[in-house]
Amino acid sequence: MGTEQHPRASSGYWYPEHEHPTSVDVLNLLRRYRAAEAAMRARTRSSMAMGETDLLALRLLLQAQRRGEVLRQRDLGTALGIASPSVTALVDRLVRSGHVRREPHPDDRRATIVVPTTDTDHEVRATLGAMHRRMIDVVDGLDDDERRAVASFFDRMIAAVEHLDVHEAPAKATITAD
Amino acid sequence: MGTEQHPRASSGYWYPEHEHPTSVDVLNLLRRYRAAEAAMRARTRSSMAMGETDLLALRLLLQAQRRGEVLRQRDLGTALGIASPSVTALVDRLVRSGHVRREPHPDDRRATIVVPTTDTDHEVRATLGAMHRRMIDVVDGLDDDERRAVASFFDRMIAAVEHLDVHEAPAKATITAD
DNA sequence: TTACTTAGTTCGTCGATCGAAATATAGCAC
DNA sequence: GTGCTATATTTCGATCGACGAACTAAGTAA
Repeated sequence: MGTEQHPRASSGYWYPEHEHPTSVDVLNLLRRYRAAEAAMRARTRSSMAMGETDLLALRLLLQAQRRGEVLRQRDLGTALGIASPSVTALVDRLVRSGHVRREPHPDDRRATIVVPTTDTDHEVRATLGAMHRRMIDVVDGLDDDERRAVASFFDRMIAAVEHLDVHEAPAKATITAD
Repeated sequence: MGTEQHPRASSGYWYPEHEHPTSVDVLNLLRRYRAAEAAMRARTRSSMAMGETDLLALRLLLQAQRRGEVLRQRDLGTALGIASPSVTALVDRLVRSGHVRREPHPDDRRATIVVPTTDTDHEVRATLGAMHRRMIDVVDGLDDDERRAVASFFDRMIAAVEHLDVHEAPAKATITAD
């Protein structure tokens, strides 16, 4: 696809004052990315006429299918952080809309597994495929150093957010807490 | 390996196979970051006993306050993408919980502005302050090249996600009652 | 003035979640 | 085997947060 690989691609304003982005620029971009992603999810979910959780569930099911695994309702509930009655209702909705089927678990007769229909796979690919393609293009366009920088950035941001043990560094940083 | 990275790589597994992260590694880290952030928001929201939208509204109000601006209910509704009756209910909840006050708009007597209480500012800082400091430390710890790489990565990812045109109309959840 | 628009509220409803209790199966101890 | 406990799911009843429609009050334009 003709996705531009130039460093200055895309959307918007660069860093007006300086040649390099500042820390604040980076945090703002992170915020903007988060907002863009949330907006995208809102579009998808309204285009597929379903809620956030339903869409998330569908993604989990398709991923599992791709890995040759099956998910029980219980697994869905755990992964999504919702209680089992909510899973029942969730799967009811997805069955009603034709996105999944319920099937008996091969080994455990108490359990039902949830299987996405082939139509679902097509639909999700049609809806998200182009965007995923563009995202992958972006990542593939990074050179080794950039990829390392981005990976390490995320790794440390995850730690910061999860509040695993943190080596306390001098907290100079001005508060831009939003 | 000349690339002993940074003080601590924090959370977890590095790239098992290779010296450098692959594109897939980067996308996985992005996913993990997103999940970590969502989990954090869930913790905050339960620790402050409020829903996602309420928390988002509070953030907007505090940001506006810091910029010396005031928000009308209408502004909140627009920013949050909810209808005006929902804003009324939202502000009702926040007033009841003591997080905001309603005040008459200085110029437009139809409008009410919503002002966060000082306690709210303290509470949010107490809840999120440490985490924000850790995030800022991470960004401040990047050198120029890394910062540039991360910034450009986000800039292009935003473009990839926002990319307005939606080609294939999805098959509109046809009920394939299986 | 009259007519229209905008800000916010009230009301009734809907959809998605929850906890508690019911049902069926699984697995273990004896 | 019989019993006891744990697990997977469902049903029920309640709550919470959003919505549209209809309303009041205030600004705006003819």
